[in-house]
Amino acid sequence: MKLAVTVHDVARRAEVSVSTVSRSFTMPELVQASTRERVLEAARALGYRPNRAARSLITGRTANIGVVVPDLANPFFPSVVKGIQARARESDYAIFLADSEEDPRLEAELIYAMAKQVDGVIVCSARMGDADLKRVSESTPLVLLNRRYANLPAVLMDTADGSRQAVQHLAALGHTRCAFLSGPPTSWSNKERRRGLRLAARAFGVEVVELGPFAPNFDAGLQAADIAIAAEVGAIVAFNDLMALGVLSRLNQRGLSVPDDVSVVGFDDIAMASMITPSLTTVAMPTEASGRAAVESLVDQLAGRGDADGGQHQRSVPTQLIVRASTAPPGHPVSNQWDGRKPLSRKGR
Amino acid sequence: MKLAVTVHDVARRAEVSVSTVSRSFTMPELVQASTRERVLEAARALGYRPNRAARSLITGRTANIGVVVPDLANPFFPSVVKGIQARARESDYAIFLADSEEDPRLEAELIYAMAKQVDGVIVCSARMGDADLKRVSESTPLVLLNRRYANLPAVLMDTADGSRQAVQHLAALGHTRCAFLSGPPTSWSNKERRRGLRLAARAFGVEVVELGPFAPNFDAGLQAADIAIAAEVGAIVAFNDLMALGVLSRLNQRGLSVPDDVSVVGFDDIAMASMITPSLTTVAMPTEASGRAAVESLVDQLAGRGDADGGQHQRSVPTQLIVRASTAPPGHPVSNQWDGRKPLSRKGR
DNA sequence: ATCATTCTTACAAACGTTTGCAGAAACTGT
DNA sequence: ACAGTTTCTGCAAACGTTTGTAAGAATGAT
Repeated sequence: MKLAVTVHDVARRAEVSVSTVSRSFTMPELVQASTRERVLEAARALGYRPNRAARSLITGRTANIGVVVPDLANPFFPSVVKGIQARARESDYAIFLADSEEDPRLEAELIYAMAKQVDGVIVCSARMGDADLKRVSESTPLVLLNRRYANLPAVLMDTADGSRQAVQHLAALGHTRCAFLSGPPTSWSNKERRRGLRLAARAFGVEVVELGPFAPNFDAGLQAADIAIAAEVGAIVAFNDLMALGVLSRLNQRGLSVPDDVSVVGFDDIAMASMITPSLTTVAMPTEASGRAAVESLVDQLAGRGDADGGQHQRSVPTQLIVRASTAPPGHPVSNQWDGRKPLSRKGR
Repeated sequence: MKLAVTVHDVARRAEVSVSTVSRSFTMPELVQASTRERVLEAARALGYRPNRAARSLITGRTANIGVVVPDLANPFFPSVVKGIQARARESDYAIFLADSEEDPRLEAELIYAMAKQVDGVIVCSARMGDADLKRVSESTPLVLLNRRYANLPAVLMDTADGSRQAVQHLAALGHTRCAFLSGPPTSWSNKERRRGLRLAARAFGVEVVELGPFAPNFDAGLQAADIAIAAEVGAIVAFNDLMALGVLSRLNQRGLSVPDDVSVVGFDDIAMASMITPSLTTVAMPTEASGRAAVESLVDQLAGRGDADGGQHQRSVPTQLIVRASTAPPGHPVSNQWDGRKPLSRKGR
């Protein structure tokens, strides 16, 4: 089926040595234009594709990068992976993907298994402990995404600033008391979001009550909504959009109007956020951009450029609040100017 | 950083030859228990991991499988990939992932680029033409997912039967006239869904009007809803859930009640389908199962078992209608028994 | 004790590349 | 015409495995 056409076949047809064929591809400027032409022609005619296994055996480079994600079913990660894969292809890297199924042990195991066939691996929202992380990082070049450890290269979404934007937005609308529905306690993102929230709360004179922790999904949002309402807040900031969607659903079910009775803000800006009614105000995470940044960081590291820039291994990439229809000034009276901004709203009654 | 510990190092430490080390791993029964023990001990002490590039160079097998998807951002595909990756790992395969960005040319190119470092590739919803497909299939073992070509191995979701279930469901509710919002004309899934719909329409005495084609997304659903209403149908079957969500949104916006005024059915059963209000009746596609099936098909093919079973290369995997709150008997009068089935519905007025 | 048989292990040749080294050819300036 | 450069190409040795062949040791049958 797959008839292996090797460098030797090409060499024979072009009547040159194998080294010339090899060089025609990897160091074209070293071989005379006319012969190079002849070689390339022969290669094309034969359908030659270099065997990367053989190449990597001698060069030590594989031109592959590994990617580990906790759960592909979480819409956040495919988006990151998409960014990674696009940027990787630009630098002629292919990507190896592994799903750790949220299992910290499996996570480390997968990285070890990959190690030999990749030049480095990007670990998204690493769940494993610091000890494992340290060990793994000693055997393979790593880039962390949304996780910080020692001074391992990392790209970190500036989610704390996203919190600031959310609070500032709510404060500007006139809110003075809001709830934060906390996510998984071990999550770096959750810590950052909470930290940012506290800082901003003080700065803008908003009182924040922290509830939870909750699981970062729709059902937890249903549960959390009641608790938030009982806390008598005018606005709810959920750990992520899935939770926020749950909150929206439950509030609606209880006959409370969003944003008239209570404002809701999420994190992530998943596709659904703009499709739901009312559309969700949320902090957009730069998923694709971060994926790209992670690849760049890894490529730099592999090229030895990592240490050049004074140990500046951790890049922060900005987040942005997307204001939609789920936030408004507090209190029942609905000003007309707000009606105009939620044309899809069902709250006409 | 990555200190290469080779089979030679292990051999030296265990005081045996390299071949014995190799065989201790690949054909353990051929080496005496005592020496094997010594070898494994040495390997563990040194942290030896076989270099797969070197191995594949000689064996011709890579233990990798390639996966090509049109668009990772479409929630359908991560789910398939998850199934693939889980099943692949069970058979000690790692997966290579590539996103073709819906570009048929890039699709073929990616497969060629992968070819040398994988044993075979799974192409999901292939967008490329038959000619390219033929050419590619001659250079690499392929398994198609939701695409049929000649007698290439394929796993096909029985989406036509899903259509049948949807129509039968609507007929049982008393519907006699419904719309199908068609998806991309070149899509195999679209053809199948339409085919199944026509068949079932005749069998169950339901009149189906076909509208479209539309893009398979939310915005197209907004657009399509009005057209369907103008066609005076009592039920709408959308090409996929995203479109159905758009339909729901637009109907709501126009003051029409779902399911009281019109019933809506989607395809795919994306996570959102059960979170929205009213929750969406939809035909669940066996995404993970299909991913697994594709891997099995590929593994069989690679083991040479492919031809044994009489050319039965194309497996069909069943779909299932999930009845939720977006379908009900036609007409305005709402029977009480239906109120009970949509507790989350906002339609209390 | 001898021979045939089975076990166990080592040697060395592959696999398809890349690359250091050196030789050949073509220029250059005198 | 000659030595000194530069440009181009080929030879052969790696890279880390697997595996066919064969040699030595141990076993069993005669």
